[in-house]
Amino acid sequence: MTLHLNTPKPTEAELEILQVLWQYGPSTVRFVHDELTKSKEAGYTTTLKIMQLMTEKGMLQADKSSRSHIFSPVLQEEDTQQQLLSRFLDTAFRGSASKLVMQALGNSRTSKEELDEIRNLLDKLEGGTK
Amino acid sequence: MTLHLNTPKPTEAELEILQVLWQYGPSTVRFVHDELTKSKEAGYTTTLKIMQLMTEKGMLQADKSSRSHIFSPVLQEEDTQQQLLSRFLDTAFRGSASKLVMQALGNSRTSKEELDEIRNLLDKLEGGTK
DNA sequence: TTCTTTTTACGAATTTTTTCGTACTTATTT
DNA sequence: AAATAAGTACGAAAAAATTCGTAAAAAGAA
Repeated sequence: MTLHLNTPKPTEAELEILQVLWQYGPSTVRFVHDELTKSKEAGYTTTLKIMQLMTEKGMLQADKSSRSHIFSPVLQEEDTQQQLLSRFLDTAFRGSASKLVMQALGNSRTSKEELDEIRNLLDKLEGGTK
Repeated sequence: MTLHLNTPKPTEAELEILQVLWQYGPSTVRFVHDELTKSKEAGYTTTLKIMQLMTEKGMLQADKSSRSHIFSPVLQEEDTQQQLLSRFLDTAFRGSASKLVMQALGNSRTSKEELDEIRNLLDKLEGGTK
């Protein structure tokens, strides 16, 4: 059972930061910033500021024991993805999960292994008609 | 083949309006606004303004021949969804379509018919290994 | 120690998105 | 026709999100 008191609505910039943290684990501003600037321009203090705001909002947790603070996400990637997905499903696909799935599969080259994994899930879902 | 000169990045508010237009077809501001206010507060001129801005941006087309202008989306729902989806896939699921699909299916009750439809698509995808 | 680099703190400017008041125009009702 | 209602145009305020300059503190190098 997960807590739901606050609906975490990370902004675009916040999400980019979360991605780095989820992918590489707890990191300093420096590390996150260097990752981000591999794909886009950004000032160091901009990244810093956003991460500080995220901490205020409770999205990140900061370990300030050493000089370079180390930030980690408070929520797991999957939890946040679930939130985002459910919102996205409503706003972009008017709630139709199957439409979303069809489009996602149709327009992205997914490996045979992944397709099989999905097929397994389908089996499980249809099996337990509940 | 679709045009890609402009990446249409509808905002939250714009998307809500597009949803109404896609669902009900070309409509007046009044109609759209009444639809929107079924689920949330909003001033009439707010809706009007946003639809006018959308028209300026080229997202909507306005038929001004009668007094109450009639607005229609320039892009089809599917095209915009594709855009949004591909962006969402990257920012929220770091590009992993299968993860997104699994989460979408796992957490939304999808009907047997829809699941079968998806299964068909899987067959087609794995069939033509291309 | 002194100089340089790295980092956080703070505040403000900028940009983007959303909201809405007011004036004007056109239609409808009385 | 006069009054009322329903619509658009316009401009600006408010809110949200992003960016960044500058100062101060801490660490490291010379």
